[in-house]
Amino acid sequence: MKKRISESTIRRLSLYYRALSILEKENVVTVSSKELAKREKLTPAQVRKDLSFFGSFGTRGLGYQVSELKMRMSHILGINRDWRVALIGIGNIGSALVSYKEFARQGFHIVKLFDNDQRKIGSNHKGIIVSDIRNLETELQEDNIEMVIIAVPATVAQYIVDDVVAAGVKAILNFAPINLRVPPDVCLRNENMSMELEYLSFAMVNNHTPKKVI
Amino acid sequence: MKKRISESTIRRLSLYYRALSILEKENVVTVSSKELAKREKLTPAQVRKDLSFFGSFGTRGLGYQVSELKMRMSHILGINRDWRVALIGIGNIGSALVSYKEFARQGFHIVKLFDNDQRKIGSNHKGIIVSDIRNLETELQEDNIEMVIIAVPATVAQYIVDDVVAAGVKAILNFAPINLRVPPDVCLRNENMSMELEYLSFAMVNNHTPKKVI
DNA sequence: TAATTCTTGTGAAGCATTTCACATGGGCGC
DNA sequence: GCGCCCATGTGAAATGCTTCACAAGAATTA
Repeated sequence: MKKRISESTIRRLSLYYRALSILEKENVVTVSSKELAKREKLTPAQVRKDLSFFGSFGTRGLGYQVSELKMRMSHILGINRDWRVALIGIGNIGSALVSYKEFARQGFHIVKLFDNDQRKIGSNHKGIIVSDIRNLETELQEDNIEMVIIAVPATVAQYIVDDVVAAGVKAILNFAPINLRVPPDVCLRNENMSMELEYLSFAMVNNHTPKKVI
Repeated sequence: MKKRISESTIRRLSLYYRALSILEKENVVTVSSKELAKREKLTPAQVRKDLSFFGSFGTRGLGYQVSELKMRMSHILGINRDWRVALIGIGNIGSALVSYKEFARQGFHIVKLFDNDQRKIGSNHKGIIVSDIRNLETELQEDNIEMVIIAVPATVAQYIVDDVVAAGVKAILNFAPINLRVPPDVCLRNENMSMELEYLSFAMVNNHTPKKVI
């Protein structure tokens, strides 16, 4: 029974959750797969198939209850709770992410900051004191950090990630443009912003329009 | 003959380019598909297949010339030249992107900034004066902007993007967490950072490890 | 209550992408 | 110069994902 859920499906769950949040704000009570699909540039069949991996949440002839489906999605995605996140590297990107309200809104709370720069250590960012990277492993464990965002230069990212893994963290979001090695039980995601610009560049030069835009 | 290139292939081209840049710095002259694959957690067959869509760049029994293949990749990706980019929205994310050196390093030059906040208009960010968003359409055209990065709140993103499209821009990178409507000839990519955290969250809750980590 | 309408949930079909496996051919050592 | 070795390039097979199409079931109307 335990079917492997594809990466695409998981990413679309985020889209459904987002669309449902908007529908809820608009006081819409019920939504069909057709409307949900339209809101995120997908097909109705795709929506229904995705949801069917996790159960039957709709009512035939009627559609889905917005608030109920949103709740279900949040459970499936694991965002019906708060996550304790540490951010490593308080440079351009790091500073922006500390202030990025969207994360906290989804339950991802950055509660710990690290840097190696003496001028930054001890300083206050949005109420959080920057810790010394040398204490990374112990402080991650003491503060029960469950996720880490890496926003350090590519040259040092592997050393940092090794420490993070040693501390027992199993979920890492990496902004450094480099391929990091982690053990198979650690989930690593990469946010490669240049890659998206390169995609645009490719599209312009080759007259290419992407099929899906997730 | 003109086969449709898949999104995944294009994204992997970015990875190849990145790996080749590193190999070049390491003064490596020749690389096999096996080594290239290892460096980006792919399979040798995948590497060869991807490259084969664009031509035969290797030598049997030997592999690929690093510098030559890098040059070929840059041509295919369209990053063998400079791109004029405008950034709209000088908030947290926007400010970080202005200073993000990786973009310029790949030839993506942010040469224009826009905001609607009177306190920001006229101010100087990394040598660029922030323009009034009300002049968006004319200034995009006057300055021959080819790509736009949108870093404004989700609530206003659609209005902004409509103006950007009206100005004739065909490539847009969107950081606002909302699904934007654009005409079919405009290439839109979304950078949804919460989505990646939600993926991690899903993985943690469901004991799921992604197959590929692009 | 029966008929009608509407939308879900889902096997099966249709596509797309990835992996396999091997012929091909260039380099290098002898 | 010959033969061996090695890695490419590529059809074909295997796998995975998306779309189709329709039975089933719930609400609504007459």
